Amino acid sequence: MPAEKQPIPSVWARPRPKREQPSLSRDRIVSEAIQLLDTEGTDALSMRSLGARLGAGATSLYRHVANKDELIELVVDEIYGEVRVPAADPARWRAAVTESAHSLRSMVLRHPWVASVLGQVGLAYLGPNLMRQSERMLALFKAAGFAVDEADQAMKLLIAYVIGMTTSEAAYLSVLARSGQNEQDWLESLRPTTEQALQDYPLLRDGRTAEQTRDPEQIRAESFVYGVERILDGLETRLTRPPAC
Amino acid sequence: MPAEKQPIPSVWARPRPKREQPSLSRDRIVSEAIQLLDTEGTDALSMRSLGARLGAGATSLYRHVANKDELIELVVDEIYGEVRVPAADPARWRAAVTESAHSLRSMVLRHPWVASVLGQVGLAYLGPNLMRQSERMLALFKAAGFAVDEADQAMKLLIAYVIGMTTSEAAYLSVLARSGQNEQDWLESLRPTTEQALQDYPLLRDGRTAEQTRDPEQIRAESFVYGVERILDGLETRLTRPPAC
DNA sequence: CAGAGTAGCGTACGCCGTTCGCCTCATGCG
DNA sequence: CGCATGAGGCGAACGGCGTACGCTACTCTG
Repeated sequence: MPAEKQPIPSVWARPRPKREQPSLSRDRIVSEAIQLLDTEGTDALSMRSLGARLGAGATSLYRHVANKDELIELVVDEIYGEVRVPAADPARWRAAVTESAHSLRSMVLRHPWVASVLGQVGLAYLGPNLMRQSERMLALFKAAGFAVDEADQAMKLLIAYVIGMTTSEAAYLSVLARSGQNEQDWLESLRPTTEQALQDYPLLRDGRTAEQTRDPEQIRAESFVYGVERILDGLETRLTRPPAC
Repeated sequence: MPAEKQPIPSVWARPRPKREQPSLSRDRIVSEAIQLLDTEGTDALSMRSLGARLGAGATSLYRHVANKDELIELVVDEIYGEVRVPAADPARWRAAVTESAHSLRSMVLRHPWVASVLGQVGLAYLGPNLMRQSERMLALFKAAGFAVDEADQAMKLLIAYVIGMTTSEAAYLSVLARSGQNEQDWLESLRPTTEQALQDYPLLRDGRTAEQTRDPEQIRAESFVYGVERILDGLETRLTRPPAC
């Protein structure tokens, strides 16, 4: 609760009810930013609103963070730390990679605003969490039997897929959320538009109508695992056949 | 050349040197926006600057476009039209898919700002170009022998990978471009920072130092095709083995 | 030639990120 | 014990943003 503005109210009343909170710090700023993004979405994150939430002025944040872009970089790296990558184990590398993929996916879906924020900073290239997770994931592929170079390419493949798939999912869910409606109702209300748009594209249309009766979230989850499986299959051929060429 | 502002200069001078350009239109707006983005980057696109380029006021644009988000949707769909997807041909589906993937990649690299803009609109879900290309790509997978549902999943897999990989590439290149330096020099100037960041991560470090002497663009291209190949391999196992399960 | 409709524009509003100079206060040193 | 120092915090202000609104001026219809 920041002091309400009154025109000089009894000047002698102790002028320092500060330190209610542990004051500002980079960590507090970053985690409050994440909470703000989670609850109110991308547009709601402004230096002013964030400052207000912390019981501080907007400009105070600049003592701990160079600018908004840097703040976002920190935020991205922070949530990247939520991903769980299992320890390397040659016997079950497929399971371990699958687990990582799912963990990354649910992280993105937990924080759907990353989709809109990732383009501004790329991945936070040198953030400690990102590096730690990359190292662990690289270890997974090395344990599976890939040489360093190829393990690196395999990891890039997997991450690109998961990020590509889930950010698109997250963007879709963000639009849905902004509509304020149930997914079922929302799709229903768009039905005429989509049907008209689809009418010249029989293949697309068939695909949609086939899906029509099923739970959309389940379809998304299945599509996701389908992709992961195919990638793992594709990688596996490189391990079983001798990796020449 | 919009008329310069002078305080009432001979009011009788013909007050309508308009129509130098074919006036405003949605198409002209969209294509000028793309050109602006290509030459000056994401931040340079404002309704005012775009209007100025078209010899018009900022608010005039709103006669043709509901708001900036809609403009961006149109822009994204427009550049999506640049992608080339070959006609379906069962005999060479791998080649056709590979071609599409490369075409999509070079489109993104030609317009690196899509990375920062995609998060705001998702993919322009119902844009005509996006639908047309999706239909064509779906046909590719159907021709390869996939059922509609699976063809849809296969397409999502490929697109998610290509988009994920190339937008990250594009974001990297944007940062590089903003630095104003040669890639070689830029990396060199960041060397101390990256080396310190990498020191606790031996696997990552080994990967980087191995790459150090090679042309970065070539590495990126190779990583990209590696991923495409693995995805195609993974998909192929579903065609050769009977697609049970 | 009257009327209606539309493209274009100037102004203004509220919000944004960020800079600057000031104030306050805890700290360490003589 | 007293004081200088430096850092954290803040209010005001700047320039720029997207966009709502109401006016003008043109073109086209009947």
